[in-house]
Amino acid sequence: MEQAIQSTKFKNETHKAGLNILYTAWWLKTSFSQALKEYGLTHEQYNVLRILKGKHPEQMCVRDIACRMIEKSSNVPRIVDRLEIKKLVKRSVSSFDKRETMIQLTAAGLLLLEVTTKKADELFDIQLCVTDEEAKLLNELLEKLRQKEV
Amino acid sequence: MEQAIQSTKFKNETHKAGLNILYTAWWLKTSFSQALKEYGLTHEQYNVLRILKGKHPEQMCVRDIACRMIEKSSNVPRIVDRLEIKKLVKRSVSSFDKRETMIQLTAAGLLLLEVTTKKADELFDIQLCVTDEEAKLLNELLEKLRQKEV
DNA sequence: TTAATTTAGATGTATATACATGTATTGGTA
DNA sequence: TACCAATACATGTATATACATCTAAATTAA
Repeated sequence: MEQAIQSTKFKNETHKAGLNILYTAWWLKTSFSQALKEYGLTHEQYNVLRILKGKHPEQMCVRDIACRMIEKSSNVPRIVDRLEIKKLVKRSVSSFDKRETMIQLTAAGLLLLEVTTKKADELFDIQLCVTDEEAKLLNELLEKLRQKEV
Repeated sequence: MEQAIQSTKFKNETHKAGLNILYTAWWLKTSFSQALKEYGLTHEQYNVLRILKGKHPEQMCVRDIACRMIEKSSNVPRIVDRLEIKKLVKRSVSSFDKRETMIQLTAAGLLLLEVTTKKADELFDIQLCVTDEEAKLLNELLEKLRQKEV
């Protein structure tokens, strides 16, 4: 990381860990986006599809999708716009509550997701060079680090 | 994290770690941006100022700034545009190589950076709840995780 | 039942990200 | 020297992020 951001002096190890997390996330997101590119999907579009898959063939409202996104400030209606243009999802007004827009995967969306999920999972397995045990420790450390979460 | 993204089942610990890193980075970036907001700076604008500080009072060319950014795909000329409008940096053509644009902190930029750096460092110290030892371990794990870096 | 408040999501704006292209300058090569 | 490739950066485009505002529908209160 020192090499990546051309910096060797950090205030302390915690400060360095903060930058390291930001850098690692960027690195991971970049490889991920790269892998999805040949399918014409962005990282965020993939995430929405993946979330929809969790309930498929049931529909989900925009709000439910949003609260499952990793980046909470994602603008889900706009991401859905793009998926709808590509016929990967279908919008409909909820009959239960007319304010809600229900989103459902199309057959094309489901198919594309299956292929890309395989690719994405492979990427995670190949790219992330930690053992199961180390990953567990990493998860614990990250949870502890974020304990002041609001 | 499971609560944050409403998901409890992951393919394996490594997969979970990947999402955990992405989520933690988002969380960190958000608190960071929040803290900078009252100074009218974005996260990225702050980063450029901080990088310039490292060489101050010397100037730096756009390329040198870019390769020190955490997010390598940052569009530095555009970020500099915004800093220049706010009179926090000054652009000039390099006399050494007329293709290069040299960037230098102004007195206002230096002052603002000093105040915001204090805030940012405080945030890191308060927000990141790990000991020095844990941070060290976290750094090692992240470096290992990224060993397939290109 | 009407009015006020809340909620869902669409839409607008500024900035950033990711990447492609354009322009000027430089350095290498015939 | 003249030409060509490479480099530095500016600029254009599509999408995303972060946040504000708007509209319609539902809920609550008067």
